[in-house]
Amino acid sequence: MELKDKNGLTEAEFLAQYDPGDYPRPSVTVDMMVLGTKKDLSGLRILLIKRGGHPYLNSWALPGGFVHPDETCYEAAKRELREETGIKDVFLEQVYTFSKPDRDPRTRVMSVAYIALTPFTLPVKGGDDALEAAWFDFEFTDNKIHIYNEDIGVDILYYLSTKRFKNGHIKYPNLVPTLKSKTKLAFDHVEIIVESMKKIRKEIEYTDLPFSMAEVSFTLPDLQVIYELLLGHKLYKANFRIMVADRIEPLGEKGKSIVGRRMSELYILK
Amino acid sequence: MELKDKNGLTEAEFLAQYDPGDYPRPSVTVDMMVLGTKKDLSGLRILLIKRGGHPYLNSWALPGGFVHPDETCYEAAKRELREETGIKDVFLEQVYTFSKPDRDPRTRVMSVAYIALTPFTLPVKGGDDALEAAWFDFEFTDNKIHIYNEDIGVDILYYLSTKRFKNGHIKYPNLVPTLKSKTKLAFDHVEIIVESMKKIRKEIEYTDLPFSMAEVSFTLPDLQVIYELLLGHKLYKANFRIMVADRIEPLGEKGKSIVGRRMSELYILK
DNA sequence: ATAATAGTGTCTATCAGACATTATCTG
DNA sequence: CAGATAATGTCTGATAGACACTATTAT
Repeated sequence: MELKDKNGLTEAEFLAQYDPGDYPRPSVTVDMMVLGTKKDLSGLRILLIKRGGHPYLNSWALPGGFVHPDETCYEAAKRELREETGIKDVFLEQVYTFSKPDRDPRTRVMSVAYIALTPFTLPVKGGDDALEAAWFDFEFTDNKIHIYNEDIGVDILYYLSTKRFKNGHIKYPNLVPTLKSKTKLAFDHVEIIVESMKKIRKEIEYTDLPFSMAEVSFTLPDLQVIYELLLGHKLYKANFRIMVADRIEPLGEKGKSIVGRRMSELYILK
Repeated sequence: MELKDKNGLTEAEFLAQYDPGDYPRPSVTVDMMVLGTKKDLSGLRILLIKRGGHPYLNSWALPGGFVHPDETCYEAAKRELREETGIKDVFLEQVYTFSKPDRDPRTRVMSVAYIALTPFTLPVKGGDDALEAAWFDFEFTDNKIHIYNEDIGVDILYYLSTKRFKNGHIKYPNLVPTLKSKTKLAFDHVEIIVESMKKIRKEIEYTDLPFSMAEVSFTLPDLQVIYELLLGHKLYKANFRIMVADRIEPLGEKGKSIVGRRMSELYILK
């Protein structure tokens, strides 16, 4: 017994004759905030791509690209990351979908933002003709976002202020960036960074997210520094170890930690 | 000094000649999980719409609709909600963007999911020709999702199980629904419900989200019940009051609480 | 040897969970 | 007046924050 709609069509018949029509449809891209660390774990780094065409010609932007017709946004983010940087098996998490109609001056483009966390500061595919990519030092505090690379002479600075917005009849605070440097990021990519960092700091409390910036086996001094970098403040060693104790497993082996000078017990995530 | 790209065009020239081309673009919709409460606060209710056409003809679905070319997803959700139910000033929060290529059999449709929380179980625009809407009793526990309305003889049940997935080299648990009733929800709307409820329960810890299901002024016994409904478990009165103490302000007036039989102090959210 | 740091012990303030008690209202 | 419930008091165990101390090792 097949269901028929008001035109007397079965589902198969309906789908065969279905015409998507020409409602205006948006383009959909994914953009990734890719975070790594400096080799000595003395700071965070963010991966940016220099734009080779209008709009925002010569500005730096988050890596990203169009979602293909046969893939999910997650798969698109994974593919783009592989194509642009060569990394696989990276931690990838959806953050938010940005949809202001004028966020891209060319045409309507929505962007699904992702966080990507990598254990290594991987070598960047430089010199690739259209595509110039580079890692930048990245500082995110309560007051500012600072993105800079002295080698290529780029310095991008935004101040952050907290404003209160209404949603229904409840109010909530939100971070608003204001450009303070000559150079700026392309599109609304600062906002993507703000949302992504907010999400990271919230999720650290109840997920294993910082482990994805450590190697598979790691020492506790190194892991602690990664936590501190993501959180933006120091932790007490003893407290930190109590906190992660039930999530880690000792390998029974020692290794050199990046951050210290002595050998230290190696662990893996349970 | 205007920047020119590799074709010698300025940004204005580039935009004037820009052709979005015919890359296949997805349709983008918003879908809302609209939650209210029963009049006596004895349970949660969810608003569903009966589908009048293929696919999923006669199935119940979350309310939603296409994002127009001149509006953000948030604005689309607000508009759809107003059009379909008449409510304004509702709490609306983006949850997740669902993008499986085959999630809609007609054509590629991505959906940006929203949570909508309302203080009232508003009267539903029934009888509107194509659109039949109704409130359903809604139970969401660790083991199951139960959506039912005895008046119209609909009973939808999913079991929930926890599975572990990998993201990069870290693992995380996730809830997976399995259909247990004859009737099912349209599209991937169960998954939208699962993600939305997960988000609500997480956000209760650090936001004022439950206040958006109370009237502007409310009694503490009522507010506590709303918290309990959203969390899915009971709270101790004294502890609850300590928890919300610094977020509320007494009106200096008493009112009848819905849930109790006595008068109780009225409060507003700070 | 010594400076640095890996690793552990422990004190304290705070907070969530759990009951208990008192005050007040409604039928 | 009696039963219900609004409102508050307080005990306990767990936990985060803070600091101190010991053990080990690279130079």
